[in-house]
Amino acid sequence: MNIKQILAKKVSAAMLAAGLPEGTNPAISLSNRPQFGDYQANGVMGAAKKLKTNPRELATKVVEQLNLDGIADKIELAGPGFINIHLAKTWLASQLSNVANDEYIGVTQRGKSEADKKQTVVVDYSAPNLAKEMHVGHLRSTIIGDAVVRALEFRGDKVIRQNHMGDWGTQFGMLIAHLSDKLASDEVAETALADLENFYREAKVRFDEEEGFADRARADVVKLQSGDEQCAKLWQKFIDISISHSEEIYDKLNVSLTRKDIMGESAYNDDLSTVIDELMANKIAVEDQGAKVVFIDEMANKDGEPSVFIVQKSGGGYLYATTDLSACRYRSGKLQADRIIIFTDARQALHFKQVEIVARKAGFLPEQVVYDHCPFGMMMGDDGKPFKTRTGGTIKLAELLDEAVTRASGLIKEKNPDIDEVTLADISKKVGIGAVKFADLSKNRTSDYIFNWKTMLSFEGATAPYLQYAYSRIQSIFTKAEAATFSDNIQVIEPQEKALALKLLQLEDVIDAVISECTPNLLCNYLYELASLYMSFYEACPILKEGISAEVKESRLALCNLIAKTLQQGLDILGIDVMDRM
RNA sequence: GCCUUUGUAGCUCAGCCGGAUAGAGCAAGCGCCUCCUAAGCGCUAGGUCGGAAGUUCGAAUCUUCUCAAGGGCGCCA
Repeated sequence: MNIKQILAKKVSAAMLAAGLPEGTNPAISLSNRPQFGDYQANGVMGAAKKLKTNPRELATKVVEQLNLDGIADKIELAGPGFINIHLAKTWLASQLSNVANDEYIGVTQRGKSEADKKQTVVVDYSAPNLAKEMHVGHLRSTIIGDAVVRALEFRGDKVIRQNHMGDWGTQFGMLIAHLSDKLASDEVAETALADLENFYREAKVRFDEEEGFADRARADVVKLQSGDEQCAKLWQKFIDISISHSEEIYDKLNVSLTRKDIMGESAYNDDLSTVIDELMANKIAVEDQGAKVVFIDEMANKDGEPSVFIVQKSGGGYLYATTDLSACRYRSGKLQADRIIIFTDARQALHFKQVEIVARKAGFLPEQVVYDHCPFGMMMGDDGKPFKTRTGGTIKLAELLDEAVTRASGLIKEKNPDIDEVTLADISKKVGIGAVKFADLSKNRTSDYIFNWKTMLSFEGATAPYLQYAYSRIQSIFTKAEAATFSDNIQVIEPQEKALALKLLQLEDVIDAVISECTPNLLCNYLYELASLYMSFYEACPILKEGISAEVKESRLALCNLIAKTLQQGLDILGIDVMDRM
């Protein structure tokens, strides 16, 4: 169910009948003013420009050919060639009833038609560095990626999650050397690694200052990478504990990543030499200053100097470039991906551009496989400079989440003094975590953003609690309505009802935009607007009050039910829970 | 130096593959709880869309230049 597509089809047909060339974009969009109808088709003006004809006359012809019987009750021609479409309330009502009875609330499942095939999509997201604890900077990749993943699944695609964890860098030599000493002095690994941040700091201090430690650390990396059993055991221990730290965060965040989605850097280790061999054999990589590099002419600067991409260090070591090339091959080959999506911060944009070019040249990434690097902005402090705490550190993600839950708890207690502890804890978690996630997800992916406790933990205005509150209000009505029956026969009468009808029928359109652009903020905006329209409806259109006819009451209850379903489903895609009471 | 991202209301941000009078939230001001949860609703105020030129019937959106900030650019990831 996609109004835009339905109208586009109709207008396209009319354009063709009016003599316009095939494939002319009808340019359907939402009208930005009520007097311009619900939707407008702006494509005629662009077409007229190309054909060098009068847009107004052309639009008249198109309108003459346009058949929207039963769908629209008014089609107007305005301005230089706008076609304004006023949808019929009866049509909206019948569409709503269809959607209300649909398991996927009107979102077409992929695979229903040849033009809308089910795809295998590999999504690489979160990817924390296991040497350290997750901090607020890891929030974005994790929750944006997860939202896109769930949107893809809801639409019916096959999604393969890939948590490309940083488990194989040089710093692991230092960490296992330090861990080895701790264990030698009878400390238990779990205790030693309870605070990863401290552990890392201790190891770093020893690496920088302690005689001989740095050499041991370097030796351990070599031993580890050449398969030394003792080092591998220590490494495994470290990784296991560090992963469980991440899992705790995923659990708190309501993120769908599990252990089976982990495909860390180390997993590609055995393939790296093959990658280099192939690049060399195909003369894609060459030796330069002792290292193996690819000169990328496609990315040359103005002076014709190619961009340089190092795939193997002069000492023979591999880099993340090598790993990412190997990952390309694994994902398109073994996982049979139609599309690969990678969420990392914007600093890696150049790197992934290079990876794609080289991988395509080397045949690791067939032409038909889509490769989308989705960058997101940096987190800034209040001063607009890269974010640091007063002490120059980072804020742990766990700390932020706990703070959010605590604050939510305080507010809920204030509003519901008699609430029991179990319910309080449950609601606090849902509200607090939801607020943090929504604050981040509702922002445009690409721009940098200012980290601010206040906006991050706000429960007023365009926030998750607002949406959750809308949902709770609906549930409260159902509780009050008790056994009240409602059919799925929804009437669209009041302007608030019409606005809601239009919004509810736009879900598929929004989901598709989220999927194609990897921008969950569009879904956030949509859900906020839906909730906001509901709040207005709630004020203007009574349901259970005196004097409301059974017919109207049942219709409104059905509308409420559909809104609740949509809110719940939409929030579920964002990984935000709803509750009946708050 | 080269490449790249960003600049919209006091603050945080939408809108950006051209469309009609640039939208929210917060903060400010004014109203609304005998009435389905006031974490709410209604209203007011707030803008040379960083600046300049260009393309166009039409520009926040496209192009060029420019200013400011962030990021990246041969052996970290």
